[in-house]
Amino acid sequence: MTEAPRVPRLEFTGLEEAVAALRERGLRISTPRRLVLEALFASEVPLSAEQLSSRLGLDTASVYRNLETLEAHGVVRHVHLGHGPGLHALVGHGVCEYLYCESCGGVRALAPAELDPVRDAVRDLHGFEARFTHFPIAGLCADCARTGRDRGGPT
Amino acid sequence: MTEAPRVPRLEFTGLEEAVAALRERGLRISTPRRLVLEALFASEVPLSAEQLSSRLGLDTASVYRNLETLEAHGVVRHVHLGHGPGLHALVGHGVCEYLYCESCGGVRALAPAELDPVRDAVRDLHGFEARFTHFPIAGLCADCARTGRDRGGPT
DNA sequence: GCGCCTAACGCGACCTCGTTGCAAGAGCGA
DNA sequence: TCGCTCTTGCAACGAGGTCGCGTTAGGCGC
Repeated sequence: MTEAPRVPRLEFTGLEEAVAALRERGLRISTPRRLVLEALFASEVPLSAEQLSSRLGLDTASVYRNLETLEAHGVVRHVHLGHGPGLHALVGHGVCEYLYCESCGGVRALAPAELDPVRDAVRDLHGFEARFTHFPIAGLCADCARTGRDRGGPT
Repeated sequence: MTEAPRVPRLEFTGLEEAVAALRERGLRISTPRRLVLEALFASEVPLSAEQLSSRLGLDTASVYRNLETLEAHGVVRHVHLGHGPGLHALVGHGVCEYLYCESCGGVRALAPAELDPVRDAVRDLHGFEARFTHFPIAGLCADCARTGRDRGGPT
């Protein structure tokens, strides 16, 4: 892809505010773009591009391009959990870091502050600024660790 | 893939010990298999399947199947750094966890004990057993964090 | 040393996830 | 309403990895 615009992230709380703010940035609010936004606003969990395109009856390329554009404007973010497709969600509202169980595939969503001590430990030990928003912390959830279960999962 | 054999990991220190131990497990030491092992023993850094197949003149499917077999027997492990291909290395000798810089793509290899306090923090806070052997800790290395540089990298 | 059994190989097709080129279509400011 | 141009849908492509299948070659028993 060509250089994506790196612009300040939009302020928005609801669909119409987001739409208005995007319009002010010069983006056209096409039907596919609005549908993608509506689906993300309506979903409790992050969605894959394939889920969006099949549910909304849109071309996958359009969905990918819209997600890229919306992410460049700070409206959307995405995370890679294990080996599956990238998952996309609206920015904001606290929950944006994840613990990913490599055994059962389960995901635990956390507010950033809940991992601050972990970030601090990595910084203090190694001078590294850890971010768990884009790639999560992988390992074994409490259940799988307790039962000694490790299905291996996708490697 | 079908269920991979989950067997105790082999003890070995050199190529010939590894070969002998694999033979005792009933594995045949074909020329491609030996070449893959030799290349991994000779390399300071983890290698991709594509690097192995092109350097050794082997079919990629054979390389993947050998890596899978060797990993099932505890001789090889692999790690996913960012969005690139999986990278494969011999098991052992301490270095097996990674910090991956999302900005410059740099990788810092660590002995497991160097991340024990981080693992402890995650366990204490969330009852989760973090493992950074297969998926690393992502974020910004000291250089990129200090200079405020964040190229974004592959997302 | 020779044969045989079968693990392992190479090849080609296929799969998933995602990107790119391009002509046609649709926002939206004038 | 016009028309500029952003966006769309389609189709082809690309990386990374897997699978089916007929052939080759380890290595044990003799």
